[in-house]
Amino acid sequence: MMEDAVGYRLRRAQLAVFQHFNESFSAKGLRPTDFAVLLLLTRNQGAKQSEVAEALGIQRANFVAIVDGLENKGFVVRRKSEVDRRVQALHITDAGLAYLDELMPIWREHEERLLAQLGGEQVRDQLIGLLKRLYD
Amino acid sequence: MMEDAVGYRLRRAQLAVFQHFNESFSAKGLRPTDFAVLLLLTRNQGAKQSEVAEALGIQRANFVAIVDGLENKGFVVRRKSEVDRRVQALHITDAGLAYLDELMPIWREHEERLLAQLGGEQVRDQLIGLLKRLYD
DNA sequence: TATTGTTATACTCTATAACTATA
DNA sequence: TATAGTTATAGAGTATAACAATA
Repeated sequence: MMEDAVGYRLRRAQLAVFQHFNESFSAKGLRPTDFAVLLLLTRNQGAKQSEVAEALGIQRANFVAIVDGLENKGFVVRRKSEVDRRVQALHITDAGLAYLDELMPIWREHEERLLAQLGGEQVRDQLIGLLKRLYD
Repeated sequence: MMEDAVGYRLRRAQLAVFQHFNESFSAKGLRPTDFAVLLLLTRNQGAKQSEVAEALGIQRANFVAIVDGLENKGFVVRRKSEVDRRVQALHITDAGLAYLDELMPIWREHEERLLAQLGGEQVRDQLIGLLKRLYD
């Protein structure tokens, strides 16, 4: 009965994966969300703060402290948009990029481990395809 | 880059599934964990409290309040084992079983929805197989 | 009026240490 | 000494309401 529960399996798998992620990165003082923000900004320099929050499924009110933390560390800067003075455009700094470079090997190792557990890229892509059906 | 992130996809999918679960059951005042405990006890009457906790990936310290809640509602009873007076054996009550009966249609509907999203039982079993590789 | 970012706050989940009663 | 259950507590993560500045 419970063996069929998709939600239950999802929870257990997600817990295991995040636990490993945290262990890998904890020495660097990084959280999954921080990493996701930095990575996202490399591809979307100047993105709106609320856009980034929504892309990551985080409410804007809770995202403020996350950006504060990254800004205090010097990895991100807020710049008021000149078009719309309400919005904060987020930019990753050189220090942020350097930090990300330092982190990428750990990130890749993490993903390689998952790849090995799953049994290859094809299987991983298959899994991702299935997961997307659950929330797209 | 982030598109390949298994952990990220897992998180989003798990969030979406749990959100729907909560919406379905919230009117009944039930949480995913409570439901899992009741369901598990139907197959394992008299299981040790710490065994149930571990089976669900919950630390025994945090499991106490969960059992308290179910016991206060009359769905579960704790009985001290006569073999080892340290352990609490958990039993689902008749009221618990009746409550579970009431809940099963909602549960089935929830799983049917996931099944439809995924595209059938074969696909679901495939997904569960892949998820198990990540934490077994 | 509506939206962006912000603050404050509360609630849940999770993690850790220490206690008790039993073994 | 070790284990099961418990208590207390602290830290994340998440959710909601209200406010200021701006549109």
